[in-house]
Amino acid sequence: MAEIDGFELPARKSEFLKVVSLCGGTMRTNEVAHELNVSPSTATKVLADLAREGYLEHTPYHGVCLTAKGEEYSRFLVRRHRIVSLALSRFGLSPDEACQEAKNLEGHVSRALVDRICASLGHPVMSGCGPIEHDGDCCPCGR
Amino acid sequence: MAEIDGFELPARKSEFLKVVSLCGGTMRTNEVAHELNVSPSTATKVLADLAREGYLEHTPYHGVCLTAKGEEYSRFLVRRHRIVSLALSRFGLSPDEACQEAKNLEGHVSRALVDRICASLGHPVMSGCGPIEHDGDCCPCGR
DNA sequence: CTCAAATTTGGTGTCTATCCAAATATCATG
DNA sequence: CATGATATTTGGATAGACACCAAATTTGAG
Repeated sequence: MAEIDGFELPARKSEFLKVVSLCGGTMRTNEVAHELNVSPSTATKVLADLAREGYLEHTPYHGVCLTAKGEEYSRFLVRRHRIVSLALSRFGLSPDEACQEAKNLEGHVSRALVDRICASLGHPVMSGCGPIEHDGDCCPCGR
Repeated sequence: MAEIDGFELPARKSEFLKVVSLCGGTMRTNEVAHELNVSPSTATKVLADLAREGYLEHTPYHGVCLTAKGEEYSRFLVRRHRIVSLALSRFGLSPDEACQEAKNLEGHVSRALVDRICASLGHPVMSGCGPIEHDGDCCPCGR
């Protein structure tokens, strides 16, 4: 059902979804705006978009929360970030540096590449940015 | 003089410059268009842009050639591609796979990161995509 | 000199990303 | 419950990236 290839959303939009996920799955527009340093109106529009696309449920004037689709996709986004970050740390970057550089890159890393790196690293359970989740859908490359 | 940070040009525009470089530094509009699968008018516009920005010299109706600035920058672009590709091959990707995935990514990899990876790999001289150049400006991280 | 091929121009369109000002809604409190 | 401060949304705008088409122009071979 997944079929995630990693490019379903533009990089920037993905960041919005990831923030919602990392902040617990439920957020107010203003929180998102502050977290991502954009104006509230920008946040409204992007969140409304993500809702229209089925990743979030949006209750106007109250906030958003992840849908099942949004949860699944943000699990991928978080895992991608952490795998990329971990991969970069293999080249000598500190956790902070790796995390920072990963933010530039991750939006352009395919799901297939994430899986390959993940497998190559032996399906690690921890990254400098937090734990790495593995489940059937998320990491079909063999656990 | 360089001060290349890797984000001087949008990813796609960089591809045009890289193609010119890899094809010998001199090209006709149609060659570029075919190489990158865009219409001739698109190629004209992008090449004119790169000329306006000082990377190419454009003789209308005749073609483009790299300027000194364009040569320097495309040296970086080619090196970035090869370093990224080599880095990916470290995770088990074949040369072709690495090259392909590198194309998605490289436009979002900072110069600083290229240098870090390059150093971490021991300033390699060869990648699956061809030789890796090192010179003072290109790889100031210590040869 | 003429005409086909190459190139450029000018006009459009889509998508991403963002902002501001104005309108609207919510909610705590008096 | 009325109201105002705060949060949110709307509507309108801008800007950059990327790309196309049709029409005009230029080049160069014959």
